[in-house]
Amino acid sequence: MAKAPKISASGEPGGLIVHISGLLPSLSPAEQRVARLVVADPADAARRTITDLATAAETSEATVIRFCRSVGMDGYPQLRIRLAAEAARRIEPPDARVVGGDIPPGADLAQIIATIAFNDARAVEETAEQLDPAICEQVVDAIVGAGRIDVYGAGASGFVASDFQQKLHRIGRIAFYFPDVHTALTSAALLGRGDVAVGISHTGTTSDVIEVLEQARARGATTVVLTNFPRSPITEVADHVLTTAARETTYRSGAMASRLAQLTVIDCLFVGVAARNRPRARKALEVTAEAVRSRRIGTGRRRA
Amino acid sequence: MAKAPKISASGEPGGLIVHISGLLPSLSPAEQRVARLVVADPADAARRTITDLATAAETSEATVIRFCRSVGMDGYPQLRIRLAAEAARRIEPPDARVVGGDIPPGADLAQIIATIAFNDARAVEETAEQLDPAICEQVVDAIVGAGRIDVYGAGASGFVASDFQQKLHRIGRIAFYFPDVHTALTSAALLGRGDVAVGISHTGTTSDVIEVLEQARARGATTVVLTNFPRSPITEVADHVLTTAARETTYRSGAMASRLAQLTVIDCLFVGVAARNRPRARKALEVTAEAVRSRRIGTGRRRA
DNA sequence: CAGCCCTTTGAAAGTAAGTTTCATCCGTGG
DNA sequence: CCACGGATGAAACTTACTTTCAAAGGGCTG
Repeated sequence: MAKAPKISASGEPGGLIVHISGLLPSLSPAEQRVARLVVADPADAARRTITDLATAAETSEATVIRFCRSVGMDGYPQLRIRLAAEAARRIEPPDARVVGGDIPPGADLAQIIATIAFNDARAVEETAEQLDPAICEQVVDAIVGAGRIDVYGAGASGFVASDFQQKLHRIGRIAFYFPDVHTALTSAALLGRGDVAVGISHTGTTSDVIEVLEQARARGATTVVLTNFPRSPITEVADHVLTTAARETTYRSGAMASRLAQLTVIDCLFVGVAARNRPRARKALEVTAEAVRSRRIGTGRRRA
Repeated sequence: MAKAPKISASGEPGGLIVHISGLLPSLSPAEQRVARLVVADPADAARRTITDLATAAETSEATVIRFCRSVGMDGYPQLRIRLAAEAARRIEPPDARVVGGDIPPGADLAQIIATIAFNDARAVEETAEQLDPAICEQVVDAIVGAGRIDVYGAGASGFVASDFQQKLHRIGRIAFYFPDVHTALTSAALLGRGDVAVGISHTGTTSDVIEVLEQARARGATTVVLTNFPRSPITEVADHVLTTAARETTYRSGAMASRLAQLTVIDCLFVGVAARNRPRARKALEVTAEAVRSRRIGTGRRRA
């Protein structure tokens, strides 16, 4: 393997575990088995010797080493150290809660609520931790300087895309969102240098969004991608890649935690953009808020 | 050395570092040199190999091993792991987080990210804490038993409403969402006993949503409200009131944390409903996921 | 559909790290 | 002055980690 992309070589700002789970789908089967063991119990993995871990993952030591390299470590000892550090930092999970796991069949509503909230909150926190401010800055720069911003997303990510469009619009940026691929493609074809195209896809494999970004990029627009998987196909058409850190579980196919994580990133970008021109953005927000005031009853004052 | 003191063999409750500095005077000179290095910079020591550390302490590997045993470790790798964990624990976040407050004008992106994530995560957690499982249960009952579910929401809450509709739809419930008041009113007029109308409004003052719920209620439908303010006007037309716990701040007029809180509640309801008929819901989710598979490229694995 | 190429994988060889053994050194007390 | 015992490092040894390589599988192309 001559290429060894080594995503985020030096430091994953936030969590190594988070980083690994993001990379998980891009790993080979045998490496995935190792990754799952590591993610499931980092502290335990740190205690094991490489041979031990290899056996537990039903593979060879060589594969474990390959796994280490795949996630950006130099070798096994380094991984061990990092895992130990990581495990120590995180507060041991309140055991009642199913961390990143599925919701048990017999769960009552209170348990469901606790589990969901826990995972949602985690997704938000971990996403923020691993978010690279430098990349955000670049994206903010691009958006601030853009003549026009197109936001693309399908399915659940479509809501997020739409939300971002609306936010940008509210602070006076020219932004569009298209629920329909054809219209989106048409729009992308009209983008040019200096414009920005933002593509949102949790899995990073949504061909519609990829195609549209491809088109946008071909026209000279700056492309920004928001995905959970740093090595997914969509990142190939991206100038800037922002990642979320949600670990969806079986029942959560409805993409629950991922939306929240995506929204958090969107919020950061939004505030970043707004902060660049504070008075104007604030004014715009006030004006737009005023515009919907007539649609509110009770003049805003809360009733006793 | 037949005796091998092995102080506190199994576990030093508090800090390993503290433990070592306590033992320091009782160690032999060469071991003391090692100990001093370790105490001075545990993280650095954890990174070194035994040979490296021995050299740095101007002694031999054998002495380092002796030192490990003296402080109760089995060997050097174990010491390394423990040191890494220890070091990680003591470096705690600087916490320049602005709790619930506005984002300071001069804030850099890293601060912005930390602040937003913190507030978002809090909103999610606090919402879950104050969410009443009993009321959720009633709402779930109503939805499970409903012939039809209408979800209403305007502006930012509209996204959430739409998201809920889509989720319910995906597990085979008959649900609708209308971006437009007129259509919504029409639909509400067609609801009847046993049907459910869900209204989402952060402020609880959105007259459009209130009117629609009023209409729905008049027709005999069960009305559910999701708002941040338990005494806002909208609650007057509600059979069941669910509340979020988001504290929006000035700049966050774009309704940032509130959306996340709302989504969390929606997720809870969704899972609650899905859990009532697990096999069918799971099947439905699988089928719908399959339906969009053709729109995904790659099998998720690695890049081209 | 055969053949090629690329990827993945584990066995085995090779290297480095960690551990044990043992001889030496040095200070102490008889 | 010699015997003794702890402290120490060199070297032998063991285990852990890393690299290499060949085989097997899978998919793409002609």
